[in-house]
Amino acid sequence: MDGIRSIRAKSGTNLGGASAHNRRIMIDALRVNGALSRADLARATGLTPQAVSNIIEELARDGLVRSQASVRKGRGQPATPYQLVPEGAFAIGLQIDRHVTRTVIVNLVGDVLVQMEAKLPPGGPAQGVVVILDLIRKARNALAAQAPEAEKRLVGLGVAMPGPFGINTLYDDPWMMTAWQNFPLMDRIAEGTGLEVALQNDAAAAATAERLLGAAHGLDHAICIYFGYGLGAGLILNGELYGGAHANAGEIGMMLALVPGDGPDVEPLEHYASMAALCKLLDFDPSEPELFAMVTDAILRGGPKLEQWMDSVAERLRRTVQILESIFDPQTIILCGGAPRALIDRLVEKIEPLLPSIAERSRRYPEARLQAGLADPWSAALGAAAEPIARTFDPRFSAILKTV
Amino acid sequence: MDGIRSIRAKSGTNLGGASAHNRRIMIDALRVNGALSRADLARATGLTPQAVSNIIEELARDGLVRSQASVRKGRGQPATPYQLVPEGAFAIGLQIDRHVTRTVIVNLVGDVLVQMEAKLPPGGPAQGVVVILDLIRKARNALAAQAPEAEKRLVGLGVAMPGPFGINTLYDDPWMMTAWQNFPLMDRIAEGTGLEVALQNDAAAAATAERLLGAAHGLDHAICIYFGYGLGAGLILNGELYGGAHANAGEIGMMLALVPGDGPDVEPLEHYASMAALCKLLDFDPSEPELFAMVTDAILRGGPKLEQWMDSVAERLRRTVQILESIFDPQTIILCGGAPRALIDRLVEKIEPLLPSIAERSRRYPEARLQAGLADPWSAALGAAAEPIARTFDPRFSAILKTV
DNA sequence: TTTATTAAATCAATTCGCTTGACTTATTAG
DNA sequence: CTAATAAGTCAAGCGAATTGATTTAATAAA
Repeated sequence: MDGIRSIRAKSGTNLGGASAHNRRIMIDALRVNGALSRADLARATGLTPQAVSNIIEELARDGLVRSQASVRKGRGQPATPYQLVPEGAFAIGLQIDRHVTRTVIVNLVGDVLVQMEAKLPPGGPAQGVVVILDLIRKARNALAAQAPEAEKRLVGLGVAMPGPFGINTLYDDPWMMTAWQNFPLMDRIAEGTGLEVALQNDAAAAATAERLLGAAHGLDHAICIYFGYGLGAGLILNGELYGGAHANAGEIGMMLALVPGDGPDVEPLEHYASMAALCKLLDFDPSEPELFAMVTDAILRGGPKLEQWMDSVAERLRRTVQILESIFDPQTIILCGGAPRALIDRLVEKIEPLLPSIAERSRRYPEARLQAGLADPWSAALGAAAEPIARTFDPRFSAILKTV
Repeated sequence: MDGIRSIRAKSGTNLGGASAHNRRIMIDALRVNGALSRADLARATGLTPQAVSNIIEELARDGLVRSQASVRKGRGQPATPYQLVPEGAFAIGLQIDRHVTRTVIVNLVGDVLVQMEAKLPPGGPAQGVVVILDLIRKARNALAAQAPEAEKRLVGLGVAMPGPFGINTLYDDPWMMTAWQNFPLMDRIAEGTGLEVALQNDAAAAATAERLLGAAHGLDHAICIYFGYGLGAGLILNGELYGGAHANAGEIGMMLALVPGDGPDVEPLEHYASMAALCKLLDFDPSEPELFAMVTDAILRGGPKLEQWMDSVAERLRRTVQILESIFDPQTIILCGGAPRALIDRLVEKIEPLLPSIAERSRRYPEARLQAGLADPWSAALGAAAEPIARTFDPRFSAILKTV
């Protein structure tokens, strides 16, 4: 009695897979480089001009690319550049945070068309999902008013939520949104919207946003530290977001990493370095709608308590950066956040000078070792919206393979 | 004056790329699952039985797979299982360490056929390369004596060396092999052997070995901590070795990670946790041929000095494991090494119990959070030999794409 | 002005590995 | 002995990229 011996194997592929990949790299090339002619695309991708011609024609038929006026550049027939059509696709992003939910709708090139938020009722997910579905409905109506054709071109809905997912609780609420994680939220949203739904933690979503239209645009190896209510990192490795074995990779907020002076009872990193920690310090209510303005204000005012906190956070992040550089050898590290611009910028300033690491090379990229990224309350929602776009149009190994 | 604007794009693919991928997944499936019938392979890979049949036939013609006796398993025509042919391919591995160079030759399934070492002269790479080429020549002769056909089936030569590569020196020799890294070693070896040569750091090589035939066999997400003369990690992410932007990913020995009691002047991790550190402690000469036996002996004898060192190393590694788990969310972490078995096993024992992390989940894999891997002086050389095999036969994204 | 050169882009035929659907073979259950 | 089930093959078809020749449109050189 052998039982069902499950065979582990990777998936095969065929002409269809190859073709799908080639469509994706065209779109990717146009996104990264701006408008390109068919000849440019052929040279850059290694495909024949004829193959590129066919693919571009098909993409144009599908309304994803369009030609610009032809340009003369020396001898030879002038080239006709093609660009992405912003209205070629749309996606909805949804951020679910502890006290608030936000939704944005973006188009293929990442322009934000709709942006709405709602307070989450304290009753937990059962009541929360009603608010969420209502918010999405309103956002879709607003989209329809701007672009009647857009509804047909919605490629999906991305959800960003604080992680980690599906693990034993390490410590208690309000740090973890345990009740939300045990609720069949994705099913309910998929059912309520009729869209394909995918879940990410908010750091991963922010990294997706940085890659689509931020500081990581066109980079293949970047680490995005997301400083929000909690602390996480989005890992862009080989041009793709890395999720780990259970989609919890990048949970650096859970690291028990020390700075000089810490004892064995050190708490997880995000207990020191996060908006939650700052709110506790300043005695601000995290659900306060004007929180960002209040924090910005406090930073501009300064004061020893805040400066001291920022110094200590900078010290922790400086060591975190050194650890991440040693482990990943990335092109750059980006500090972004669901946090006020002023805070992120001050922290980047204070983290410098960085500790010595393998990132210290004589011929560095144009990219600095550490830079500031997107920083506003909407960045996780924006990243959530970027996810369906990336999933549908970005070149990925898994997109080539057959679905077994 | 536009100059040469370089266009960044991913590479396209075609039928040939798809076909190459399908060959690779067949080999991978046979390696991971043992012998499989064509029907099994078709189900597991999602390809049609006819496609599998054609591919298997071709692989058999190439001498990479062979059929076994058919087996009856219930109703229906009995299945004919296919297995990898060990003599289908061979590869050479070369480890260059501070005081010694080692070479091994393995076959397609990782059996070690030849194993030789030589002392490196103190004069540096110019003299070293002569010794190295001589050693490789002897090894190939030994291989020819065992298997006359093998020479034709050599797929490449992998080199493992302590990293990091091509960065500003953080601290001085003998930790870094600066002189070696500035020498055109790969070119000289390629020229001297007529083989394709690839370079990895020794931690990456060890991880390749663990994946091919060790504790990471068949796993897609594993971190191998390599405890050798230095300290590094090999990162297996999505079933592939991750190298980072400049092939220096995994240099955890460079981490400035603290344990309770450390001050701001903490040294890189490998100054505490490495064979080099142990040799310093015990006043052993690292170039001593009997080093492993001496260390094993010392461990069996015990003594407060050694126990204290092991405790402190275990404490550092315990925290490193927690950091790696938080960052990667892997299936398992493997402690392996160019170090005596006894040392690795004692360290794994002493590292337990692990610190709380996101790896603490109720339904864990069969795999433990931390386990011991290969541990002998040959593991880096073995991994170096596994690299050409993996590069030639493992499914990888880049293997599908055209070379631009 | 004319002609040669260069480059973009297309046309038409070909290629090649996977798919499709019908068929053969070998075994067990009833 | 027959029906059911599964492995595996045969032969034709398909589809996206390739190949090689051709067209178009510009500049450089004569």
